[in-house]
This record gives sequence, C-alpha cells and structure tokens, in this order.
Amino acid sequence: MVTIRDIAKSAGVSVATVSRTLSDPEAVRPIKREKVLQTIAEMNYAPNAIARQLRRPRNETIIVIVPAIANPFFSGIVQSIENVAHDLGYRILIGETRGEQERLDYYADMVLTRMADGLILLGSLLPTVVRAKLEGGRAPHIPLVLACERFDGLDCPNVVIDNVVAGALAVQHLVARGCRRIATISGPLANTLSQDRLRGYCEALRAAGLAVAETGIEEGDFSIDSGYGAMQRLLNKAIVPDGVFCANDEMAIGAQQAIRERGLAMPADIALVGFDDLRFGAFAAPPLTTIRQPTSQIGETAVKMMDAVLHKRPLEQRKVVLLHELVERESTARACVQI
Amino acid sequence: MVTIRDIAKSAGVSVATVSRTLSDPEAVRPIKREKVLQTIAEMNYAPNAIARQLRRPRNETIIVIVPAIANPFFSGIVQSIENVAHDLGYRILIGETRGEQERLDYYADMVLTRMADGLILLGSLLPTVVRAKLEGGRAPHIPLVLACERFDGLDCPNVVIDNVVAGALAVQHLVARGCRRIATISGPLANTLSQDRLRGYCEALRAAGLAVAETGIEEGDFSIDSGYGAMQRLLNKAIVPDGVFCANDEMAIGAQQAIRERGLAMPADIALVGFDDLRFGAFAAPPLTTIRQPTSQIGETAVKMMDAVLHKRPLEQRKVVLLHELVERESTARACVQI
DNA sequence: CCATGTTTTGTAATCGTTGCCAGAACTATT
DNA sequence: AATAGTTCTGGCAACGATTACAAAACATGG
Repeated sequence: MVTIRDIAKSAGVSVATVSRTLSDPEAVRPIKREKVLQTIAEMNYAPNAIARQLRRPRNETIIVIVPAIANPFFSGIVQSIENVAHDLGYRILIGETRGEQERLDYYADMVLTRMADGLILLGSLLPTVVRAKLEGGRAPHIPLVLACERFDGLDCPNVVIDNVVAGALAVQHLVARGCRRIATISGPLANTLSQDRLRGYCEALRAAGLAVAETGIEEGDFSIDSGYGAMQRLLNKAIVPDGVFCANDEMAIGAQQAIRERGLAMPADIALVGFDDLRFGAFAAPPLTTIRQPTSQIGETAVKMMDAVLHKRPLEQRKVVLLHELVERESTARACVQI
Repeated sequence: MVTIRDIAKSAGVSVATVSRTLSDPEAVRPIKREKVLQTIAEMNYAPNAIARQLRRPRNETIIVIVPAIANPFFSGIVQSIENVAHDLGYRILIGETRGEQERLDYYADMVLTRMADGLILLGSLLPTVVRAKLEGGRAPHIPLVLACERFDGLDCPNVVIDNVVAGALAVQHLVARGCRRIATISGPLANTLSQDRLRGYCEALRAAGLAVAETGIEEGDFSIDSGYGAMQRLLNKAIVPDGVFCANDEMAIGAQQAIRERGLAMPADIALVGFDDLRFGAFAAPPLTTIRQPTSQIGETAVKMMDAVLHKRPLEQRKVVLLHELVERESTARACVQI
C-alpha cells in the first residue's frame, strides 16, 4: 500500500507538498507540482479516504432506509435521491429494513459511529434511539429526514404529500365516474400513510353521501399478492363493489388479476384507482388510473433538507407538503351507469 | 463529540482499558469493566468507526453497481446481496450507473481510496481502470466480482446463467407450442447477455428448421417502453409473428400492451415468453411465461465470491454457472395451430 | 547588496482508535 | 514473607492523511 509518505520520499518533497498538490494545486510551484503528479501516476497512489475522513467533521455519506428495495416506488425515490445527492457531493448508502427493527438499528448505528452523516427514512419504522427520545429518554442525536411518512410528535424535517386529500381525490374520481359501491384496499394500518389514505377514502364517501361500509375495507400490505387476496375477499361479499381504491399500484395490479379471473370487466363492472403511478401500472390491463406522487421532488427535497441539517443551515420549512396529481387511464375510463 | 479519551478520564482508567472493554471485555476486570460501561452509557459514547477503520486493512463495505435501481430484476438481486452480505458482516453500498462511465468510475474510485473493499458489478460496464488493464496497461487493482454479465478476456470471479441455453429454451418452448413465425425483442446488443440470448434464439430456430429472419429481430433496451415500441414495429411488418421471445419481462409487458392495442389475442394469435420472472409478469394479462433466474443464488454466490477474494481465499470456481428454469404461464398456454 | 515582503516549503501536531510491551497488581506456592 | 507465575493495566507508537506554524526561498525596491 503506497502512502503519501512514499510519494513524498520518491518525489523528493515533503508530505505537505504532496497533500497540497492534491487539494490546492495552485499553492505549489509548477516544477514540483509536476514532479509530484508524475510520481503519483507512476506509483498508482490514491489517497486513503478513511485517513482523510478522520480529520473531517463529516463524511458526505447519507443512508437511505427503505422497507423494500424491490418495491418500484421506493427504488424510484432512491434513484432520485441518488441523483441529487451525487450532485451535492454525497454518497448514498441504501439500507433495507424489511420491517425489521434490528436492521434499521444497525444502520442507525452507522450514523452514531460516524460512518455516515445522516438517515433518510422512507418507511414507517423509527430507530430505537429516536423512539427512546420521543418517549422522553435522553438519547444520542441522529440527523434524520422523514420522507413519505409522517410521525406525530416527532419534530424532524419531513417531506410528504397530503395522503388524506390524495385518497379523497381518488374516491371523488370514482364517484364522478358514477361508482356507488366503492371499496378500498388499504395499506398496513400501522403506517400513518395508510391511515391517511383510508381517512381520505372515508371522508370523500361521506361527502358524496355514500355509505362507508365496514365490509368495503380490506387491509393489504402493499404487495401484489395481498392486493390479489384482498380483491378476492371483496368479490366474495354480498355486495360486490363497482369501484375500488387501492392504496398502491402493486395491490391494484393484484386486484386486476382477481377481477379478470372472475370474468368481470374493467372499468365496466369495476373501476379501479391505484396510487404511486408505477410504470407497470401504465401498462397493466387495463392501464391504471392512479395518483402520481412527485417522486423526484420528494427525493430532491429530502436530500436538500438533509444537506441543510448537516450544515446546520435553517430550513425554510421543516415540513414540506408536495402536490400529488390524478393520472387518468382506462381503468376508470368509462363511466359506470349513472343513477 | 465524546471520544475514548473522555471516557477514560471520566472513568478513571486508561484509553486502552476502554478500548479493551469494548473489543475484548473478558480481558478487563469486572469492576473496571462495569465502571467503563456505565460511563459509556452515561456519556452516550459511540466509538468512531472511521478512526477504527484506519487501523484495519479492510472496511467491510462492498459496493454493488447497478445499471438502474428501479429495475425490479436488479433490485431483486440487490436484495439478496444485501441479505447475505449482512450475515457475513458486510455493509452494502449501492451505486447506480445509468450507463454512465463517469458514475461507475466514481464508485470504483471509492475502492481505490479504500472507502470500500470491492465492487460487485451487475451491469455491462467496466470501470476505466479495469478496462485499462484489459488492454494491457498497468493499473491499480480492484477486487471485482461480475454477476449477470460475462466479459471475454477478463479473468475475474463471475456468476452467470447460461443465457445461450436459456434463450434457446424459451424459443424451444414456443416451437413446442406450435409457433412457426417466432420473433424476438432483444436487449441492447452491446451487452454480452443480450448477445447470448439472441444467439440462443437463433440456434434454437435453426435446430427446429425454422427460418431466422432479419425482420424478426428487434432491439430494445430492457425498458417497458422499448418493448412496446419494438412490438409495434414487429406488428407493422409483412409477416406478423405468432410467437415472440422477449429478452426480459419488462419488455414483454410492453409488448403485451402493443398486442392488446391491435386487438390480437394472447396466446391464441401471439404467444409470448419473457425473461427474469418478475412478480409483475405473473400478474400481467395474460400471466407471462418466462425464464426464471435464480436471483437469490446469484446474489449469494456473488457475495461469497467477494468475501473469498477479499480474504484471498482460493475460489473453488472462478466462474459459476447457475441453472435457469422455464416458468410456464398463460401467455403460452394454448398451443398455436399445429402444421 | 541589504532590507523587506511575499511565496513556497517542511516540520510536527492532530484526528480517535488499536495493540504492543513493559510494568503493576494480584494469586498461589513454598 | 518471599518468590514465581498470572492476570490486568497504562503509556505510547502506529494508522495515513491534513494543516498551523515557522523557516526557507525567492522577488522587489531602494
């Protein structure tokens, strides 16, 4: 392993000169600079970033915590985070929790041990140390930004969309299309996000003067399979819905399969609205009407917030609410029979 | 920032004792050990991993390079890599190249500067320094494992499936179903992987005594959209295929859309085979027959190879070829008309 | 050619740990 | 109580860079 000292000796200069050649070339005379650069090239020297880091307060590394990497919605956000982070000079480390607290804590620990500067959380889990603080305990501080989910009582930079309004928008759209028996396949109700979308669903139904039937609500877990199962349960009930709001596109795609298997037509028999606007939804049969979240804006905002937190710059807003958008496609194209 | 020295002073012991309490508790007497642990808890001390790393030859960090995180096939492999790596005590850093050499080199640089120990490449791009070495140049060494793609002339641990045989298998299946005008939507032909699948396609056609028509080959880029476009081009030709082998499921899903839009039935008019066995393929309309790659085995093997490389343990095999598998679903369910 | 001011350069301290080594503190044995 | 043999502990030198500070080299003007 060739070190800065080897270069210095070989080039006949001091280590300081080598260091300067690399970090502030203008400060060293051209003759020596050339000599040093040449030696560096000859000896294949690359400065040890670990050693360099030791003197710096920061690391330029941000960990992004995702419940599941394979979920295209999350990987989409990760992609945009990676993008912006790269431009701001940050490295991104991705951690997958799969709902396990232990894994999350492992990554949180990397911040405590200064392997990374901060945590961007996309999921609904909080590190144990953060939760301890929520409950009034004294605990070490972790720079944190929450994207996607909100946590009541936790004062920490947060970028979200208004899931209540978005859920309501989806249902209003179904109502406007003439649906009268509107069911929903919700996400796991442990997530605030799922709760919010469900609340939007309920509020919109009530506002439209439609009944909110207990039997019209099925809980899924955001996976295709759970959407498939939930839809089957809905189809087995006495009252079959003519419209379903799915809390994400994956579950909607699963639901579509169940509907097709029953020989029902979409949207003629059942209209569907999803959430997230996955690429796969646009190519489903029929293409899925959905609520689009501003994925890249979410990622961008989250990184910029983290950047501000790490530099102790004040944030204009601690909580940013971005705008969602209804994307109309064929799964709700034809109006149902108007009463 | 509280350091080991602060703890030592506060607990009335030497830094060495604190260090030992953490790394080899047995070696310090219970009375002092307790005192130290208590002080650590009181002062919220977490050892600085950067400083610790400085003394170690390795970092326990592996970078996984992916062309696109949002591609579910890659994120599936990343997931399995993350899994196994975690168990072996490695951290995983994910880098996305989006086909840009500059981004890949940025991550390769992290290995040279010892921020990470090695690189697992899932894509078809090689770091500049590695390519330089391929061309006979003298260049620094980077621990490398190639997953998914092979590179001729590069002697480096490699885990793949036999894409030629797999491509042929897909086509044989179409032939067995009675298809006679079999087209293919290939991946980018710059990738060895795409070349191999295409070669399998050609060989299987020839073996079946069917013509390999230039016009039956369309190049895509593995995206849904490109599959959609490629299928449209195929449908506009004089001879419309009765079977299509798509080099991945995403393109197959795009192709399905194009076929539906023409009002053609699957598999009655056109049978389809995809590749990768994405969850979304199983829920497509109709569910997609596909070639399943052993995703988790690929990930597991890649990490274990990297582990061996980093510990300079000899590998049983430098090149591991894993087995693929045909998954039959409805997109090829009914035989076409037999001649 | 000297005094002075401005670049450049080198020396050495520093970052927070680990781990070697020598010495201190125990325990056991006579 | 003295000795030998163990276990524990503390001091200090690494690890490989950066950087403050001082010294050296150079430039400028009189």
